[in-house]
Amino acid sequence: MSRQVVTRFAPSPTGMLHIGGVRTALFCWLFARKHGGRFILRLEDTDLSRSTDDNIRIIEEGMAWCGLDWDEGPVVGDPSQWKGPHGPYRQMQRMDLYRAKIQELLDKGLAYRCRCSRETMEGRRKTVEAAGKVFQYNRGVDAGKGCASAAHDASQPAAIRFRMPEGGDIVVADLIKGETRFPANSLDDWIIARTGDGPGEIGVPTYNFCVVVDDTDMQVTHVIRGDDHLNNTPKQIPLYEALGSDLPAFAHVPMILGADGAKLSKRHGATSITEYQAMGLLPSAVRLALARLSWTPKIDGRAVETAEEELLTDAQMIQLFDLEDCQKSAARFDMDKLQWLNQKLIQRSSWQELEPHLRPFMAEVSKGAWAAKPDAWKAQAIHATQKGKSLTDMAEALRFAFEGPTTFDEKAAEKFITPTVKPALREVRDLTDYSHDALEAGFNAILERHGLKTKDLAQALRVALCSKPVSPGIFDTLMLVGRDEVVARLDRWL
RNA sequence: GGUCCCAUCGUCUAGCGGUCAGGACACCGCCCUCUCACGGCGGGAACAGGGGUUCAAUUCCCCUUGGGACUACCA
Repeated sequence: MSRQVVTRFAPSPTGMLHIGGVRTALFCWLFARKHGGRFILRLEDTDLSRSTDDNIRIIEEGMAWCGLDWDEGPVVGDPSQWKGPHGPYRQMQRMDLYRAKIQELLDKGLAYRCRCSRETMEGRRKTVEAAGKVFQYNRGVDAGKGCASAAHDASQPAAIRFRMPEGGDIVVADLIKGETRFPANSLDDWIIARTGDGPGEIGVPTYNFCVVVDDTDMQVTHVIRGDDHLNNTPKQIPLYEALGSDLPAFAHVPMILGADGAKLSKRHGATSITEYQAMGLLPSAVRLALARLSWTPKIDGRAVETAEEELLTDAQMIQLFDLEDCQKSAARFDMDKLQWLNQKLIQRSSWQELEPHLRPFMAEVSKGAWAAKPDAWKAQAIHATQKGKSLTDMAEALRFAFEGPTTFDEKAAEKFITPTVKPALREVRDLTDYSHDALEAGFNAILERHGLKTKDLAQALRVALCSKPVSPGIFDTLMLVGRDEVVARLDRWL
């Protein structure tokens, strides 16, 4: 009986939730959901200068917006609370555990105190480099210079180093990258705890140590993380062994690059998840786009082929997700594809599904008037604009329903509101039945009477009602503006 | 410098020795059309280079080149 699958996402709360982080979290989430396991959110907040409660909230809200719910982790908005049996889930609150583990290693002789000062280290480093070698603490040219063999009592403040194996290879059996071997001699005894405040005291433990202790303590079975951590893994593996813990499975997912192939950064535009939210993208589209970077879903062993198959629902993604179908190489972020997915997902959503997402954008465009509109009206408004690429496009396309024209597209007005159509416009003004069918019938009758084409009257109406010759279908436009307002707006021209 | 990872159309990718190298997005053209869109149809577009192995390499091995990560008392 194998253990229940447990994955975790462990970001540092340093200011924003990066899109690359979201993708890693998404893979962890998909994997856990697929295997009926648990997904943990853990905050690596040992960088005191940058970790704030605000930054933690940004992560929690970003994750929540993306629909990446965690089974264990912090409780949103309350630093003293958490859910799950292995808390707390903020590293700064887990210091006692770390110190206990370090003491254990110290007692077993698997770690030792290091009192080498920055100055002596620098000196030794220079000697080694002058000899054309790579500086490795207490290894190679530096062998015997470190504290490992010295009498390391606790009479002075000291950092703690982990005793790494020498000789042979450390192999990482990675679920994505395959088997990778690192010569043990290319590594050295690394610091697991910074210099303590006083003699015998254990300082703040370092990242590579905390992850291992936490993953072990939280019973994480699958460590799915960015491949920038692949090189950290051979340092961590001997630590698992020293701690007497089973090794989790590792899966290092490739990075996400900007469109130019460089590491995704601010200059590529949006890197923070909140920016995607602000762009009017559906969280489901963001999830799909991110998942499809470096992952090719296979249906019965065959990669998805048609556009139809590309549009996976969450349920399908969860069912199909497999680390074996993940790419080893980094992928460039494709904004066009995201927007296409967004458009398709908008098209196939019901108005009820769309409305909550559209609401914040409409609140702004309608200056608060949206909320008060009846459902039937909202449904029509959404249907009329559901071809848009984004929620912001939809909101923008509906602006005419809330705001009468203040300025007009002069050229369009001149072109479409001609003396020959004005009499027809007058008759449109006089229409009273604003049901779709009645409008269509009345409209056609007017066209016939005046010998006009649909285009002539529709475009004239668009300019008169919306100030520009672009709007949803003409009957939708009339209905959404409403009879009273149509009359008012037309009167300016008649 | 050392260790490690990566490499098919512009982009995301399929391919796991023999394929006309397939698809999606983007792009271009045509059609549809009350505007903008949507939609439909069609088109151009790739195996980084060099050596091996093999009857046969996009596919396996090596080198080069080009990206990238780690190499901190950051995470």
